Amino acid sequence: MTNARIAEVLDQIADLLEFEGANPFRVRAYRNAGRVVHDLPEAISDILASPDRKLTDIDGIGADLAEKITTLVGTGKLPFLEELLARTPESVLALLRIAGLGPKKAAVLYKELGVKTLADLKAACESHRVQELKGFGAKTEQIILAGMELAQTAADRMLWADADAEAQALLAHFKPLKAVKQIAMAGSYRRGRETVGDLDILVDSDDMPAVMDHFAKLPAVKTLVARGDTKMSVRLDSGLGVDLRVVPAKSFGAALQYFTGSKDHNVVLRGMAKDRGLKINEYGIFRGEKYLAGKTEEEIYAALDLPCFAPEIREARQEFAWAAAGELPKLVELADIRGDLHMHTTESDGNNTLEEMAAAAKTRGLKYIAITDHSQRATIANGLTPERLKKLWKRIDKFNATDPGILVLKGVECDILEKGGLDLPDDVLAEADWVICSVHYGQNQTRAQITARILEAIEHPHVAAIAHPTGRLINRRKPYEVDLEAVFTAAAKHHKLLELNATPQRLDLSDIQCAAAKRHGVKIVIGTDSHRVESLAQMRVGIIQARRAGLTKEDVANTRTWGQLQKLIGKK
DNA sequence: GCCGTTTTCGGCCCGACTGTTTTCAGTCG
Repeated sequence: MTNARIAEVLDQIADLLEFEGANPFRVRAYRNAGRVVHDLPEAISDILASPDRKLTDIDGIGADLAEKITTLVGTGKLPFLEELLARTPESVLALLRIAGLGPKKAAVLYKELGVKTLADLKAACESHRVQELKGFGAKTEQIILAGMELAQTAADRMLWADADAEAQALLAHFKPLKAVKQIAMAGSYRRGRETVGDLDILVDSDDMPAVMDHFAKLPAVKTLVARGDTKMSVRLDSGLGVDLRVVPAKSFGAALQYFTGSKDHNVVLRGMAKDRGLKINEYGIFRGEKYLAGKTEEEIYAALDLPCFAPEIREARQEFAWAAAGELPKLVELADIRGDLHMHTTESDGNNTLEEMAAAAKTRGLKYIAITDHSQRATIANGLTPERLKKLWKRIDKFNATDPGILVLKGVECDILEKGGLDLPDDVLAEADWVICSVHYGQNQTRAQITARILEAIEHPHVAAIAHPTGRLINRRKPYEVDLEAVFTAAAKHHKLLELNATPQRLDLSDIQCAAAKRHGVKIVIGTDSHRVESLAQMRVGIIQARRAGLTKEDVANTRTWGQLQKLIGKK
């Protein structure tokens, strides 16, 4: 059983307990354990199989949860969960997903009106039976109906790149306003999560009404959800929710820290403050009533003798342990990247020529790029035969001879065939500077079959990196099944790289998987899989992912010069 | 349900906003 599945069960128990009105701290314990298991760098089943390891050594897992997890993994079932489900039908959990409806109100609806499903709920609201209930009113009924409609129309969380476009537009809207002294985006957008639920804007201003009025004038605002003295919430046409908070200068850093989160990171931080007799809230850090600091995030962290963590790692995973040990990694930055090693041109399915791609890369300050058009098997992408490929490589040689100020590498994205083996003969691959290979066909084979194909490619002497090692698309269909631990082990042994391709919809490796690669000693190469010049900007998305995984410049291969990179892949 | 170098019991982050209320509970982040 995978960690993800175990985490799912723990989360479901938390939902059910919450619905039953259980002790909120007990609910939190289950939720916290679910998160810890999900983020754990190694498989729970491996720990259970090891005689000298204990689940209770994991932070957040005590005797009770260790026993439940052992039962779950051992038998595939959990009696406790079955008991809960016997009391509360699973369908009522859908009620908790409606904005404005929490566990208390949902439980009343279930008990008093027998509401078990979303359809029941809609009927109850429309027949006005809901407003009869104690603690409910006509307005509540409206809010529930609106929340149901929103749940239907609003898509899942927005992809980071799409949220980024909205965020930049919002910042531009506020730019001309004189009342704004400082402005920043916070929340999961700032932490660089793959998907963003809503946007949080923070403004430093003495004129709160002016800022709020200006916000309301934004054309993209569809509905005003709430407006108070310091906080305003709206929903945009795109379905994205935006929260605006206005704070004075002395609280700006405290508020930025607070609203950047994550929630779990803040819980740890506040606990540490409490141990020292301090209190942190969004207005600052206090001893009793006395304000100590809050103008900048650095001040807040410094008051607890902590470094100002990069937003990307504020997830209550490793960051506090790193800080305590003085081993906070210096995270990789966009400026560290010297080359983009995954790129397509008009020769296969790209939209720009190699000359255009090279010019765009040079403008971005890159020192080298690899043109990695598809190989012949990828017929749908106009993949190249050995003959066409050799012709393209000759063109690249000629281009480099013109001294263009950037080195273009002769590369290829070679398909890993369904039956195993590579799509191009060895003598052709031997002529390439840079060979990446990937699975495009036979993605619904078994986990063992796909893993075997990838492992064979890793062992191939001319292969430098595996692209799309998991087939992972964000918010879309499932990735293909692959034994990633086996892939990491083989890649480390043969000094091969794994590619983290970054597009708005694709991040081949999650941050957790990147961190696991690092533990295995596997280097990551970040690529953009660019099919047009504009796509080169996607490198920023890949960098954020690498940072969330705690990767440094040394963990990322294309921060090196081409000469250093050749040594790394054994070409020199 | 977890946790502990003042604790094995009694804590567990903290505040804003709304609706239904007459002082607060529920929800959200």
